[in-house]
Amino acid sequence: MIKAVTGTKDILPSDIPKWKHLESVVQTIFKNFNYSEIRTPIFEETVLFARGIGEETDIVGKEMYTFLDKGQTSITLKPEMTASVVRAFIEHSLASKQPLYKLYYISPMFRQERPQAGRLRQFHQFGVEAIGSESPILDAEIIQIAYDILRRLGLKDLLVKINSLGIPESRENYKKELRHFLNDKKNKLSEDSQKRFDTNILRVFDSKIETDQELLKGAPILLDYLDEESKIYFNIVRNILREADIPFEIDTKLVRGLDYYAKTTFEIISGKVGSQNALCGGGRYDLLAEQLEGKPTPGVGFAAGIERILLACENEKTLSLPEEKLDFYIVTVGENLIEKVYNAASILRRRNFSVEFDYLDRSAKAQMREANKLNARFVIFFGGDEYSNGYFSLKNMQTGEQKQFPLEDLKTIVIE
RNA sequence: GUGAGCGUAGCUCAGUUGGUUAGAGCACCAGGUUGUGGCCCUGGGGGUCGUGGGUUCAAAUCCCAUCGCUCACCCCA
Repeated sequence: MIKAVTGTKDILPSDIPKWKHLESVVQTIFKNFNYSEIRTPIFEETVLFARGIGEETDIVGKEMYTFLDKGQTSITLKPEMTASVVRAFIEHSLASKQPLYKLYYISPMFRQERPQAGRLRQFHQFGVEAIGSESPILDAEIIQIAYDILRRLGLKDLLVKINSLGIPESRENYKKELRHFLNDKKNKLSEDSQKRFDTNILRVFDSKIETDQELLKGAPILLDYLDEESKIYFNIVRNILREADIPFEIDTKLVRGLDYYAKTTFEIISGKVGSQNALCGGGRYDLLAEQLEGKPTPGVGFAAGIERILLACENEKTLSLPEEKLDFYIVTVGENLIEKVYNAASILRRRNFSVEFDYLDRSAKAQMREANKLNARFVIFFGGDEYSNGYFSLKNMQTGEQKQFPLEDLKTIVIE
């Protein structure tokens, strides 16, 4: 049997209602905050991600779906959206059309990792990118958007974590201090952490190994090394969040894995999913546009994992979706009236009613069972008797009441 | 890339120390009402027990390999 590729999932008809519900909540809130949708291609030239996300990151280093096309160009299925959006922003000179763009997207992403709970190779994200302003209000705003969406989906077991990485200069100072602090303990660190000591020392904090965390006790704290401007900036973000009633926790170890972040970073985690507990994450990336050879343009954004959010919703049992209803089910039996039934259905369908009937030549009882399963509000009986006498029977499935009407009434009938 | 666990009907699972035609519930189809649902009853279809090899008189059951899935590490949405 040919199966879906490892780490990919079919979204079956029975899954669709919850996806539609999530999408509708997401779109409502983006509209409330006046964000406009952007759609970019599913693949890009590999260099975009290599330069935008950073050569040293795991995503670029070992997780991308990369291949050569027939023109020998290296192509990569997008592993995230920020680089693509900024690329489109630069390519179409959007900055010259209006100074600030508030954009959102919903799109599949691809990363070649080992699948586990909450982690797929093709997964879906929604997210925003606000490009063109360095106001801390936007940092707070996007955190609120993410938080509000999750709350509106009914999630409660949430933790908002925020941090500030400062500007590159202050971060460099801090790294120097941290390196100094860890230097004589270096050979006691785990192998991974020793590697990080050299490549990206901040990420030593991410280690889950106890001995590493022991060694980190008493380490200098990033927030203490922020430059004055970044400190004030971070204070404003926190104040706005407090006024918006968004509970948060400062996590000085929250260093996101993508190279382009500066100043604010944040993450919202759920206690109801597996170990992949980040439902969304993001931050400010004021230097990214330059890295992609655009004019210096500040930006801030987040991405949220749809499959993880739906998993959290299922585990918190937050989704009570309205049942799909069908307006009419037409039951026929005996005489071969299928074409007449089809015509009757057409009349109603063109009047915008949802209508179904039996294509499988099943018994009247089976048809009624089907009507019931489909939550039909009304059943139309249309058999030999009715047809030869020019009428149909209409049964209200809720009350069980049944009446007869002339066939002509199909063109005018109104329900409820 | 590393580690652990699990593969029996479409789905969730049972299958005793290896023993003869492999079961249940749900779902599906039909009948119980010669044209009428939800409950109930009866019957039916559907499985080379993941695959390949081995041990044995005999393997779903024991051994090996392989593939797949799941979870965790890593990393992240």
